[in-house]
Amino acid sequence: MVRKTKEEAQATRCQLLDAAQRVFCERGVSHTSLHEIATAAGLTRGAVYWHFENKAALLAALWERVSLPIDALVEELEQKYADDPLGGIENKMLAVLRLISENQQAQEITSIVLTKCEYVEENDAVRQHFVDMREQCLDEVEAKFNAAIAKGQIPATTPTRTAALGLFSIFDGACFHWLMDPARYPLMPHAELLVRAYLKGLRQA
Amino acid sequence: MVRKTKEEAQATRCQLLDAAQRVFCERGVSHTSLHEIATAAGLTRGAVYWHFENKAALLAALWERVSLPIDALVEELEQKYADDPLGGIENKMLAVLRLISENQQAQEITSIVLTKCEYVEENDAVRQHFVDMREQCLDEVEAKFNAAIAKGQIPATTPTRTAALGLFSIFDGACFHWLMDPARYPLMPHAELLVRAYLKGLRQA
DNA sequence: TTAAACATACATCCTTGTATGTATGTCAAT
DNA sequence: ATTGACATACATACAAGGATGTATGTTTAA
Repeated sequence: MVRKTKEEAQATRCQLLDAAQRVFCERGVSHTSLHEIATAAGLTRGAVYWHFENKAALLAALWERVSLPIDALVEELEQKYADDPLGGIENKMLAVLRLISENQQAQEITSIVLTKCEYVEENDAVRQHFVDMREQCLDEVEAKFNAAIAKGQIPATTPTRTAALGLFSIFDGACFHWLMDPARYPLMPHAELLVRAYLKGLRQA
Repeated sequence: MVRKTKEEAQATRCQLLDAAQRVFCERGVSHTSLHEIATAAGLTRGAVYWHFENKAALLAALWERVSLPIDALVEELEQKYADDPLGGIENKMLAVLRLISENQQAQEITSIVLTKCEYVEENDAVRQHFVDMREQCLDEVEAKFNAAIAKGQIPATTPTRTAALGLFSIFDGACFHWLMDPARYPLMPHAELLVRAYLKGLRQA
């Protein structure tokens, strides 16, 4: 059983990613060997090394895989709230948070990135990806805040860059704090209060 | 050079903790061997195993070491703001954040706990300590919020438990997001806006 | 036939835990 | 005040188990 067709090869690559995601989430990134991932996928380390350079590359691939659905989700919401920048920000944030709280795939990735991964030199690619993605979103959110100023939704003196940074801090914090003990409380009602209170506070800054 | 006096033994224990903190912060918890820690402290693994059961216990000891100064800082601020619960909450939060942004010791520990440690079974003691500590603080902050309701600072309908949880999420998020790329922006002005906007938002909930 | 898509085998390097060695502080007994 | 005995505070040595990367098979699609 070797030399599959290209589609089959892509399927095994996907299997490897799925297995890696499960095992990373259970045992942590640096505690899981490539052997564990391979056997969890019903394969051997040869398959892993064929599709990925090493563990760090595998982790990076995992991260990229989840970016697309989230971008799509955000893009979909972009259409509504065209004339309500602040409402758009709020609903996009809550939509992504809701996705994380409901979709296991999204939840596992978030869990890995926030609580099962050490950001050291070896994983710098993932850290960079994290920072860059945030940076890109940051520009969009900042533009939204500027639009909100233009619409009179928030004071003109609002430091929009800092306000946008704060929103992402809230996002990461809500997820991190929840993931440290998910059984203790549900994410969503808590995150909703958080985001709404923050945005409401910005209106009177 | 063996069999030091008790004070000297405590000093070497402290050296080991210092070294562990440095190396954990640089290379991540699970990527650092006990050998690295020992040599960084100018000792051998024998010393490490004498003072600590294993790496996880060493990490837990690191965490406990930082709890005391923070408790003291918070306790000191408790005296002021006796009749201004909301102001007390705000200033305590900002004081701890300021400590983290200025004090290297505090910053390193925070960095380790938030971005250089994988929360898997092996490190469950640290995770538990994190959750318990938050839980304890949570009770205090919740009581403050209740006091704030009594003083009319926030609406009586405010879900104080959730509001307190949100504050800790903000705290963790501000630190985490900053530590993912500390060079990009300074923690404090950003965190100040965050905390103040959130609390201001709570006043009109 | 060639090269893709893996599996298998091999060598190397670490790391951990423990076991043992060893020198010295501590303390009771004289 | 000495002197032993014992425990302390480490250093050193040892055994075992992985984990990684690479090299080499092996089968089959193209």
